Amino acid sequence: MAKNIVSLIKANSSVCHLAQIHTHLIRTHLIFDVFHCNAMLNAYNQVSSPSKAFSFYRHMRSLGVRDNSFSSSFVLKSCAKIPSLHHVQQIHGRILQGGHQSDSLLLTSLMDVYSICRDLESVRKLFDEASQRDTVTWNVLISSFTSNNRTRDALLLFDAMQSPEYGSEPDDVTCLLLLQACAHLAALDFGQRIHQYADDHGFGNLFKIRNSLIAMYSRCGSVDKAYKVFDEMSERNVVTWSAMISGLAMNGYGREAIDAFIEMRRAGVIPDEQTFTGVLSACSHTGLVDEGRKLFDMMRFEYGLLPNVCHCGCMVDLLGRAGLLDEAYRFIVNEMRVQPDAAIWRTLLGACRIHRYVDLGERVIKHLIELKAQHAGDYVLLLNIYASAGNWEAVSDLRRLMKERGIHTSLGCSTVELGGKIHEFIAEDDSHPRKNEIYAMLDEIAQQLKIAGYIANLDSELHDMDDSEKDSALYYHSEKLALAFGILATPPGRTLRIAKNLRICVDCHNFTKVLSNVYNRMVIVRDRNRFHHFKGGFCSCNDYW
DNA sequence: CTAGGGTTAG
Repeated sequence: MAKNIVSLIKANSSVCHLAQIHTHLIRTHLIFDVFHCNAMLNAYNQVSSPSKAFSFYRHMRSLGVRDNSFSSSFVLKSCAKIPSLHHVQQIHGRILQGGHQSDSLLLTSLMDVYSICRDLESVRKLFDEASQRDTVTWNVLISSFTSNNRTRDALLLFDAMQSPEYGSEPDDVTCLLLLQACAHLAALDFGQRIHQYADDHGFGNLFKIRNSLIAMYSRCGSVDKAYKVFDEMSERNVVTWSAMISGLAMNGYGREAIDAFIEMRRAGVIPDEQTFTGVLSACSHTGLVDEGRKLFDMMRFEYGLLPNVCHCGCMVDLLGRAGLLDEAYRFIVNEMRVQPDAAIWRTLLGACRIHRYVDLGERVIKHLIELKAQHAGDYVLLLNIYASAGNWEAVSDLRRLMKERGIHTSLGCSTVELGGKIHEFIAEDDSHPRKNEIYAMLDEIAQQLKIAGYIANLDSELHDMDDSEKDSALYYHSEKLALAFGILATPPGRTLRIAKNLRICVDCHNFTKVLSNVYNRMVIVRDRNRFHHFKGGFCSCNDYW
């Protein structure tokens, strides 16, 4: 009899039936049998009702059912879907009470769920106190760092885990996680190290590693290396092609990205949503309006894919950047089947900045405020629009408003990688051990650039200060510090790679253009949006003027 | 007594 009910639970795929079974279990007192309870927990997870799983767990606990490690394992799974630190702590407590603290699989699940709840301290504590740590334990720790904005620390773990003290071997998953971290930091040297490691250990040819390498090299601004990886592959799946297409697109090779898309179809690989995100963004960065429109239709009518917010964002960017701002606005209001999110409005705001559309910019900000999603960066864009239109009154009004509402712009932060070590610069930062040299170098560079015709663009400094203060504040933008350090610490002619958390400002953009000429350096800056390849006084992007 | 678990490509 009891066996039948378990198979009934397993066979059921609806929350409604499970609720009936729940009632039945109570009536028949079978609910006091942990085996039945665990089957229920598992079933709720499988019909993706994590909250039902958790309330069932609470119910069985309140009845005093003796749960076991299976129960914890099942209910942890549901916690991963609806993160709640409070719930996780309760389960953690039960695991300890039940004496399962040396079940390493249970502990790694627990670490993962703490990480999802953004409680890294607990993750770390569990890790440190674990009786044994295998590669997976390390991977979970690394993953908890990479998914919680601690990418730099994640990279450090690659060496730590291999140290004689621990002696864990990184595996393919470790490499994947670290490649993503490198992509995030634009850490090319470190990425190459991981590449080498993967090749040496026999998993360099896995699809997931190769595909991840393409993305990493692209996001480090090295399309040629990404292409080499791509080219050497004898088989390519949709992820491979999409990674290559996006890589080309984000580095300014829009035409090549579209060609790759055509070649992909010829090779018989079916594009999916993300492929279209890549190829549409290629169109928008390159200003290929007609191609973009055609591809948008192809996606819907030939492949039956529903446009998501990313696709629509690309279309808005495409139209907006091309100066068709009213059409872009109509597209959002009339044609989008999905609810426009903040990113969509923000894209349009960016186009308003490029084309100096003050009125539309103000309307867009209202939409953002409606969504309660206005970031500091949005106000900065609007400030930029006012400033470029010479409306200083509006600039100071908006600045006052920002002050009143307590909107703080986040600090600019740039990173440079040197010999596998990540150097971080924050605006007006003086924490770097070589700060004196760096500031002296920055002085020298500024003098050289002024001779070559660089003039500080004071409009870029949007804080409330007088011109001479502006001059020096601009001076200490994080990317300039990173540039000075790069010039200082690398041999002449070496390409400089910088990753920045915010959008590069017009002044830094000019500064870098002139610098690339005067110092004869390639400079590759990845900002929040895309890459800028500076060479001989020019930049590959057409967003700044 | 039965049952199951950790990280993971664009």
